[in-house]
Amino acid sequence: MSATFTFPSPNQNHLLAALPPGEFEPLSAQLELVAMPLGKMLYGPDEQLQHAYFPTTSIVSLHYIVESGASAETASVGSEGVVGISLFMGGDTTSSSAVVQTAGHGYRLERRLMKAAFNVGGLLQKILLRYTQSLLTQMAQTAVCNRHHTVEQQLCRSLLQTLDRMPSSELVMTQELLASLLGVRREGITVAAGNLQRDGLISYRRGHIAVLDRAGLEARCCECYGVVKRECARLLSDVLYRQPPPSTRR
Amino acid sequence: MSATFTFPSPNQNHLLAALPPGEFEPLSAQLELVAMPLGKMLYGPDEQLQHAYFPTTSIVSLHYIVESGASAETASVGSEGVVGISLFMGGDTTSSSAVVQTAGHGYRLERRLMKAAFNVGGLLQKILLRYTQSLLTQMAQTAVCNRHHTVEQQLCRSLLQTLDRMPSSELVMTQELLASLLGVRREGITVAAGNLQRDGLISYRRGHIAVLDRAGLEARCCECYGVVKRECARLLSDVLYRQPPPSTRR
DNA sequence: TGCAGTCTGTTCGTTGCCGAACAGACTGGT
DNA sequence: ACCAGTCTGTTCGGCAACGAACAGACTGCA
Repeated sequence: MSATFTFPSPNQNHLLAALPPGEFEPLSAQLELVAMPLGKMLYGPDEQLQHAYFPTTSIVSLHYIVESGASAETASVGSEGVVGISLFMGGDTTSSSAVVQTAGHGYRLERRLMKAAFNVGGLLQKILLRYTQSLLTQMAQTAVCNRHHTVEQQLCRSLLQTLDRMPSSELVMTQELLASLLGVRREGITVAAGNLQRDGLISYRRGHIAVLDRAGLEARCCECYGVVKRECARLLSDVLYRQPPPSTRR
Repeated sequence: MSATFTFPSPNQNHLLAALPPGEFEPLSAQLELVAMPLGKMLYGPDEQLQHAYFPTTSIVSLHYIVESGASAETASVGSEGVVGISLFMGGDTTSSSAVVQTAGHGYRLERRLMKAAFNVGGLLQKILLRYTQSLLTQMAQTAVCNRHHTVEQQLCRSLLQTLDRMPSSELVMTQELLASLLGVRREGITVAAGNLQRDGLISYRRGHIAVLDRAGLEARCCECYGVVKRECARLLSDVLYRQPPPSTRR
């Protein structure tokens, strides 16, 4: 590939990028760049979190595993957010797990440092609270979507949400993975994806999905995608006053 | 009825009851006792919240109404919590609605006063953040439950959660209401409730459900009930250091 | 006492998804 | 170039929940 590779910078995470220099500088020394390979579990159920993660190019899925072994995603986190809410909200553990759904990079902040940074107050605290609120919206909408919408609609939603966090329109995910994210059978995804491909909205081959007609996907999607997107934009618009400067290198 | 009626006191709300006197006193003058009749909408979607509500004897349902008209509960709030998270988390509105599901009383705090009280910091802030975290757990578990568990399991969960917040084992709720909470058809509830009655776990008549065998309900329930209950207890146990004193009158 | 309104019980066909099982197809490593 | 491992396509029966429609039963108000 000939695309110029920009080395990940903390500024690629929207929350970090929104901090004024006075708050960002002391934090930046504590942030640690880490690779986030597909499938890596950042934390499991009831497990003491060691770090908070600020994804830059990766996507993390928050999900819960039922006693029967089935699972379901409750929310996902990309460069617009942070994984490890419970470190500053309190409790230090969750009943859910966090697993990397799309490989990439991210910055992590050690547990105590995360807590300390939050307790300083300032804009960071405000941003983190806003983000938590947007996470609430996402989870609530997932609950509703699971109840009322079809697998095809949910597939569209999932694809669009992933697409929003990817630089290209090529997603690397197997149907197996998509099925486990949505908490449905793999065959269900095969059928739904087959329909979308037949209608020219996507095209895929073994673990790669190319979105051909984004508007078409949105049309076939349920309202949930739009609701979450608008709400997140609204919640964070007046705190994220700074766009991530594209040329800032570390 | 011969039961002595204890006038609601702010201490009947667990969050308020947990505050040390120094924090509670200034707040108590700002709290306003309000009746919360069945069906009252505390706020609707994208509507500016005017108050935060601390239920004492009432139960409030947070839910979302889909474009098709169907709805689904994402979480419910009783005396263990507060309605109006977004006042202190930021954003001031939500895409969901809050409706009184079980009539009773509660205390409300005006919008600005709520924000101010949160921003003071102190134990109140810590408690509210912990509670928000427990709400996240509840929503996540609802999402999972909607995906994987049967109507009967979810009915048991809903009954148990309501029961935990009621003084007696007699719930006042119609099948119609239960159906709209769970986001399923009324007939589905009729059948499921019929089964539970046949097996001697509950008995009901026109809007009244008496729980006869609590352990039996738990056995037929999905894991979600227990997960949420344990997690909420854990999250709030070390901040709610004071039990609500039973004899405190206003 | 009657009646309207609401709540509950039951039916029937339909549908979306599950569970299991298997065949073909692609990919990467040796 | 092969082969093991993984991913995808397709089949089948089965079931839980849906949607619509209606009959009976209870309650509270007039």
